[in-house]
Parts: sequence; C-alpha cells; structure tokens
Amino acid sequence: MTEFDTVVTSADKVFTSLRKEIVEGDVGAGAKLSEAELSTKYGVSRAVVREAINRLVSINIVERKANVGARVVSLTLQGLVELYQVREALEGMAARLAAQNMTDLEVKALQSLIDSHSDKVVDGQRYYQEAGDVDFHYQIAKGSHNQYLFYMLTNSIYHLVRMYRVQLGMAGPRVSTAYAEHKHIVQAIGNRDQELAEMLMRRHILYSRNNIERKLEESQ
Amino acid sequence: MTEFDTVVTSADKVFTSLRKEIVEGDVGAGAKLSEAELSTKYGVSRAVVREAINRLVSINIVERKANVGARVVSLTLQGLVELYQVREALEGMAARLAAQNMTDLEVKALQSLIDSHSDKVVDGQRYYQEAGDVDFHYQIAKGSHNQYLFYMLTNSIYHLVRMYRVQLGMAGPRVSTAYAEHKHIVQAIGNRDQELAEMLMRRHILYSRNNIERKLEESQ
DNA sequence: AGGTCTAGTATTGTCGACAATAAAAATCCA
DNA sequence: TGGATTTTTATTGTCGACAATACTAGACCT
Repeated sequence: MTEFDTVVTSADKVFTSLRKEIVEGDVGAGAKLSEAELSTKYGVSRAVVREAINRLVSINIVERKANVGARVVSLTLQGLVELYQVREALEGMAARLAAQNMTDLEVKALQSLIDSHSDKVVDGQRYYQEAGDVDFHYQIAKGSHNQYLFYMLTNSIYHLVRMYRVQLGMAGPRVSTAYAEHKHIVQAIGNRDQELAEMLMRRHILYSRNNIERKLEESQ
Repeated sequence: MTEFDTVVTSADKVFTSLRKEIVEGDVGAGAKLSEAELSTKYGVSRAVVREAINRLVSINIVERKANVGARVVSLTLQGLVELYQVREALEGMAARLAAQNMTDLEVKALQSLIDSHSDKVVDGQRYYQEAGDVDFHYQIAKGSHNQYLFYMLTNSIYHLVRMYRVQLGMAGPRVSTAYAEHKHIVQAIGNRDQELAEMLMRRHILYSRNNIERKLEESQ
C-alpha cells in the first residue's frame, strides 16, 4: 500500500549487516570472511553470503582472490591517503554543485542543521558530535543534485572513511575547528559561490586527512 | 610458471564479454538481461550469469530491481552530465597527482605517446585516433600513483564514457582540438605544475562534455 | 463497460550438492 | 636432514532444482 516499499532481499540484509560489522570494527581489518561460516551464522545459503560478499567487494571494503577467499581490506597509510585524495575531489565537486543547484529551501535546511548540531559549547567553542559531521556531508552530497556522485559518496566512500575513523579511535578530536569550517562552507553555498565552496570543502577534507593521518602514523 | 597468471573464473569471462557487448552497443541501452537466456547463450549456469550481472551493476552499466530483473542503463542527458561532472573531478585530481607523482620516465613516456599518436596530419592540423585519447587518459590515471583512483576510472567511468560515445556515434569529431589540449596538459605535468595540470584537465573534459552533449540533444 | 479480484505464467531469489582449485600435511628421495 | 613431491583437506566455483515474487490474462461483480 505504501508508495515506495523497497523490496529487501536476504542478500541485502546480510550485506548491510556485514558492512556494519566491518565498518564498526567488530570484524577487524584483514579478517577472513568464510562463506560457510557466515552462512551458518546468518542462517542462509552460501549463495546469498557470496552475493553479499561480492557487494562488499564492489564498495571496496573487502578484497577477494579467486579460489582463495575474501578478506576485509587492511588499513594502511597509503590507502588512507588515496581514499582522501578521491574524497577531496568528489566532495569538492559536490560542494561546487550544491552551491549551484541547491534550492533555497535546501540551503535553509543546511543552515539550520549546522546550527542545531553545534550543541555543546565549552570554553566559548562549539563542539560537534560525529553525527553532525555525517549529516552535514550527506546533505551537501544530496544537494549536488547529482545522483551518481551522491551514490559514490554514500555507498562506498563514506563507509570507508568511517571505517578508518572508527578503527583508529577518532571519537571527536578535531571536531571543534571542524564546526567553523563547516560554517564557512555553508556561507559560500548560501552565496552561490561555487568556486569558494569547492575550495573550502577541499581544504576541510585536507585538514581532516592530516589529522587522521597523524593518528595512523603513531599507531604503527 | 608465469609470475602473475591471474586466475580467470567463468563469471569473469561472462562479465567481460557482456561489458564489451553493452559498451559497444551490441546490447542496446535499456535492454533487458534475462538470466536464463544468457545462461544458455554462454553455456554456463544461471549462478555465474547472476554474478556477472551483479558486477555489471557495480560498474553502473546495469540496473537491477529485486524480483524483476536487470536492464542496461538508459542514456539520458541528465546521466551524461552527472557522469562528466564526476569524471571532471576525478580526472582533474588524477592530473594533479600525476604532476606530483609521475617519475621522469613516466613523463617521458607520456610525451612520446602523445607525439606518436598524432599520426594523421590534414590541413596542417594533427588528427587523433580514439585509441590515442584512451591511452592518454589511461596513462595519466596510472601516473597518479593512486590505485583507488585508477581503479575507479578504469573499471567504471571509462566504460560508461565509452558507452555514451559509441552509442552516440562519436567516431572522432573534436579530436583535432583535443590534441592541442592534451599537449598542454602534458606540458603542465612535465613542469610539475599541479594546479595548472588539474585546471587544464578539467577544462578538457568540460569541452568534451559540451561536444557530446550537443550530439545527444540533437539525437532526441 | 469499467474496474477489481483471482488464477496462471514467467522470472528471479534461494538452496543443497558436486566439481575444481589452492593451501596444508605427509611422504619420498638425495 | 632438507627439499621437492605427492596426498590430503578445506574452501571456493559451479550447477540444477525448488521457492517466492511480480507481471499477465481471464473471470467476476456492479
């Protein structure tokens, strides 16, 4: 009766569940994914586990070697750098397109989002929760009005980014300064300044990368 | 005995074959992919066809609806624009990174490539073959020394781009001016000018988009 | 006749079993 | 004893059959 009741197959469920476990670190980086094992764990046939794993491969969270098996990707400095370079390119474009294509209503929603999420104020500085950061980037990706771009960011890149952040224990260090950066980006978008919006977003991601990079280096 | 004899499974073969047929237009845009039909055609079980189709989905060449089936994506102006926006972002970054990371040897190879591929000279202008364009972009993607970025471009985006070009009959119009643009990009990379390399590459792709966009509009 | 409901059909989703491959263990030979 | 070779074992790749779902066509009601 509902208009868009998206059909969910069991492979979908296993895929979503596994993705969460991997991203949240319950299944560690580099861990092996045994088809037989998982099929008993989830109470489904190997075929659906296989399909779920293949989808994890397609979003670059898992690697598979023929006749050998699938492993969760391992976190490396090189991998982190590459990921953030791609992210910088794509989110920079997203910000540019958001400045161009967002409706006035969407801009307003973005502004109120950023205000509402600056909850805690300590020492005169506003502190973010991570959820705020996620929502912010999500809305801009959506505001690009580019489905393809939105799809790439939300289905693959954000999960990989979160995997790095979670497993390196980035609970919320840099979040204080992130707020100011977010605010400037929103201003640029509000002014329909595509050039500036892209530039600020790229800087923002670069800073974020430097921060997490430091963490990764000291943990090795 | 060979060092890297990559194992090829039958799903790989079906995937590669289907991808070619789709990109080259032998299987038209919007066409339905019946699992049963394809399994008899290729002489394999439905399972391997299914896996191949799933991989085509992950490349964004095919769409699948649960319990309904898979169809080749249809070519639309909107889709083209979105694709080229993503491409502009990624290849711009690739050019920037190439300027930063390519070895002197790689730069040399790129320069000689561009010279060798300017075969035909008509009316004092050099004309490209399409293969030259492909090789050019491929080498820059590789020269970024970013595996992740390289993977995205060569496994998904380039195929989609080619699909649009082939099915719209872009044999080789704009190729004359493309040569000059390529040459400038190579110069910027040779000078290790990241900023300029990125900017020129983005322009180059923008021009290319305008060209193909015109073609799509008049064909509808 | 128009629309709704029902039965039939075709296609996809899921399953368990078998075949093929690769890693591990055991054997053989210098 | 050390290293290559064979055998074993465990895991993935492939298959055909069955179950579940969505589209189609027909019956039924008002």
